[in-house]
Amino acid sequence: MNEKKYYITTPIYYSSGNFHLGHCYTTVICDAIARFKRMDGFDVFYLTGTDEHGQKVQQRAEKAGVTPKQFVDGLYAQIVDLWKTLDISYDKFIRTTDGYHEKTVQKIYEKLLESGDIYKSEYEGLYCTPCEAFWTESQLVDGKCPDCGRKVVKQKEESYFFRLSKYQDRLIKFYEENPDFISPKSRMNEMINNFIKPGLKDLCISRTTFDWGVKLPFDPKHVAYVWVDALTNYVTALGYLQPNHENFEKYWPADLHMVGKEIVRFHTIIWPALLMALNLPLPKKVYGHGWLLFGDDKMSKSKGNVVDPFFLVKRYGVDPIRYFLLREIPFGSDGTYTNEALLTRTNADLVNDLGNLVSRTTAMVTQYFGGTIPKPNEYDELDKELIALCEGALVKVRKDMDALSAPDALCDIFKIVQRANKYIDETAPWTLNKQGEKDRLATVMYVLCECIRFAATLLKPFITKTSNTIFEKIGISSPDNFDGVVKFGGIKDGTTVIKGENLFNRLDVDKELKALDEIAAEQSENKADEKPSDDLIDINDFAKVKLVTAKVISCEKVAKSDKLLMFKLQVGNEVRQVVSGIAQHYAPEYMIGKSVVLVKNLKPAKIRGVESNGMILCCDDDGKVVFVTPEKDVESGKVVR
RNA sequence: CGCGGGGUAGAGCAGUCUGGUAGCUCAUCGGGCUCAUAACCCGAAGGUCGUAUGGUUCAAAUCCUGCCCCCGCAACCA
Repeated sequence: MNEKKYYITTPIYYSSGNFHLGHCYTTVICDAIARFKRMDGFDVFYLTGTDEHGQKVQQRAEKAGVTPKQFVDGLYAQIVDLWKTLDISYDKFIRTTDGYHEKTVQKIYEKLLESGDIYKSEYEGLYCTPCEAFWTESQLVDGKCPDCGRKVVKQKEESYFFRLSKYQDRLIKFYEENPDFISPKSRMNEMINNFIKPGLKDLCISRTTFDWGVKLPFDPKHVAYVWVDALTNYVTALGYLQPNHENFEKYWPADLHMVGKEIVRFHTIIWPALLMALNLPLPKKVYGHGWLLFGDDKMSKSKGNVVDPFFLVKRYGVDPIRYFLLREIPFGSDGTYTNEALLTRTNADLVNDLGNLVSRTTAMVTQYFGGTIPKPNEYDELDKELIALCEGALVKVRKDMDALSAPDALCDIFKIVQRANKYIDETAPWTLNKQGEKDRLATVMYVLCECIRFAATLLKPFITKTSNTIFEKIGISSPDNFDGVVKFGGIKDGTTVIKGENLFNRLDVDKELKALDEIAAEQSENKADEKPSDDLIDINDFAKVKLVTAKVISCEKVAKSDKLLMFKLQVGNEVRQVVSGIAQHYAPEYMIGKSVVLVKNLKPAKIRGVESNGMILCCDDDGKVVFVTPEKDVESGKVVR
């Protein structure tokens, strides 16, 4: 076993929509870890990819009028471009539609069938025929299909099952023996209490309701369950069960599966059980990181509140974005993206501290020594303090990175930068220059350049481009390992610095925020323009809109909003919360008890943080808003058409 | 009582395991300096640590108890 190998994976991202900053977060963290490990002497294999099968992909493709393959090809091109933009240094990109992966998944199914871990049975569930989908009891809305509102029927379907229950005890034992397997620790309790304790049920691992997937070799009506297809990517990418399996021998088991907290379950229960069934060693760690929140909402594809990473990189550069993602989100828990946080973080750390340190140092070396880094003389106590800080940094940063905490690592590296800025004030080189103390001045300049070299070396895994630029400025080649940051004094005197342009340009926060708001407003306007015109529609189009009567149970103003009212509506035997922008036209008290007409199947939306499930019909009479009500009293929940 | 996370200065967070003068970053205010990108360095103001003026203790952000609020998960949905 090579102790110095490191196999790290991101989740494979589901190709059903655009990629957003949340994907970037996971991938950038893994990239920083991978780059750090490489520089720290490990033989690293960094895997990422896309999950391209499944019903949703098939549906999206249909909607877009292309084949599923064409659809995922388009997204693949996008994501590869995104990773290039973000300087992601993956060693391999796997697509679940890659031929070798599909073939291997089939082999895995055969193997599991042979070993008796798969059996054929019947899946019984609540089925909505028009939607061709199974639902669980808890997913039903009002006892009916959450998608179309129609009745569901109990239906049996022939399916293949994986004997997950068989591995329950072995899983518990494994967790006990490997307490760090699930990280952070809190997630371990969650898994045990929620899933293991109540007892594991066998897992249905085939589908017949769609066909965009890997066909089971022994029963081609069935396609592989997406999670079996997806999870196995971590071994198929290395060549498992394939002629060329060198990488598998070398890198498996994985050292780290980095995943979002929502899929910890799949990686800590199903995946280990599958590996046990295949007689393979288990990964060393699954880390469930927090989410990047946008305002108050999870940044997800389905909610549409996506910040476009391409746009941000184009406007601000890669490294501010990478730095923000790595620095701002606290270790293991959720963090929030706001434009303001990005801008102030960039200004405070990159522009003011790092950029300015490099700028003032190179300027002084240029001014006082004609651009040539001088030879240092004797170090005094102050110098020794900085030297100790620099020489101790790698150990600290390594510890931070072993704990997978990029924010702590960056914080520790920036201590050098901050201390160096202070050192300039303490030594006042301009005074030394005036007083002609060239010897002392030379030492100060040399110490500063060394501090910059240490910081830039340690920063390389995190903000590679900037690090390289700094090395150009101080006239030495960019290192690809940490050998040079063990001992102070690595720069040869006589090296030539280049002042050049600033590393980062100062951002005018107020101006930028305003600009970003304007851009966001423009985009939503463009979307609004796409809404249907007054063209004629047929009866089927109209039937898509489910209108029902509803009675107002309660109504109150939404906090911090002039226009919004929050309603609780009785709709048949269901209560709905709806937000409506009519506060300037109706008092909340007036609305209580009124009958209204509700668009029942409107997608839920969060307005000012309050969830709204539907829309109350109103007339717009030249700016005067009047709600629509039945002419006679009608019970709530009745269809309007 | 389903499970888990959280509620600490204007904002974002640390401190809670192992009680002992409440800390960091940003923003605000005052000062210093001029090498540098209105930056950098020093200092100040600002918190009854969700709540019960609850319990234990010489001492509670920290331990115990009740309550309130926010967020996530709840199995075939990635």
